Amino acid sequence: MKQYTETIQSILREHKLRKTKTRFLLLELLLQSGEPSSASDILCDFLRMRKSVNKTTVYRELDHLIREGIITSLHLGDRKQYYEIANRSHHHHHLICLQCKQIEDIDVNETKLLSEEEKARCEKGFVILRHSLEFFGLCKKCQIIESV
Amino acid sequence: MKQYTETIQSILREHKLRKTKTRFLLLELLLQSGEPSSASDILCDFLRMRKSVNKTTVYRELDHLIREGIITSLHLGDRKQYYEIANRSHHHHHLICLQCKQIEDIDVNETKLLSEEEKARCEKGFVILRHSLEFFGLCKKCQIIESV
DNA sequence: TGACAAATGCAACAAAGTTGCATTATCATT
DNA sequence: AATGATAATGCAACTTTGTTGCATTTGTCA
Repeated sequence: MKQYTETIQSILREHKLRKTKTRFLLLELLLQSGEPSSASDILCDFLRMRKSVNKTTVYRELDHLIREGIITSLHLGDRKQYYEIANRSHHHHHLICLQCKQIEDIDVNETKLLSEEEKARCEKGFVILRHSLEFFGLCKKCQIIESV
Repeated sequence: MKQYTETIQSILREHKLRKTKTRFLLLELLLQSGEPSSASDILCDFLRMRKSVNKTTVYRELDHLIREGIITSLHLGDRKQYYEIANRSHHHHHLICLQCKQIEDIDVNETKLLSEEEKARCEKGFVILRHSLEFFGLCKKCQIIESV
């Protein structure tokens, strides 16, 4: 996990953010984790690592990082919010297995979506700031289990 | 609201469902309301109409109607689930104003999404059962307010 | 009408997230 | 290095959204 120290410090510098314990650990966790994490995932991970972090602080820090555009939040069909590092150069969507809850990233050709956003602007007067697109289904493994 | 009686009765007949108070009121409300409603919206509406309906029963009935495919649930960026009448012949998505929370329906050309689903099947082995696509932005009115 | 499954209502619970407030840490400036 | 402004923290209590178990009632069909 050490290898993210540089990255985190450059994020903090770029956004003029103080280096605090929770912020650092949170970024480390999200950079290291391949898939979106919920607040409770994060709290559990910290507990497992015997890092004492406060629930309120984590929620507040997540909000803060969202406002800074460093992370984004998404919904994956359950009642939680999930968070992941925002990668503006590489916007992606998710494939969620309804059975085993496994999440995979998927690249979607955005041009079609952009033209839909343009259509919304023309027809409805809406300016679109972001969109969410997630696919729900069954992964390879769960299809086999289902069909038995 | 009376005009939906026929529709509801045909839904109940088609799905072999008992005609119960909560089920009837719920369908009436969702048919009549132009936009997706959350459980709390629904409970408030009933309260306003002085209809005594039970929270647990409403949640259970919503689940039931989803399992029957009569309604669908969606997420609109906050922590709630929203429900609307499923219209299989006319699948649509939503435009949500981040400021005033107004929701508009939007038709999206589905062919592109279907080809993405096909790609997911080929590349990742996922079979896609449904997708969610919502656009977030500012409606005409809120753009003006923002820019003042 | 009577049987039986389906639906209901209640109270208690659970998970996710929020608020107010007093305290503490960080960091630029001296 | 000391200082002071501002940002971050921790705690407890709270809110919202949704769930569960269980005893009771209702709707439907033979």
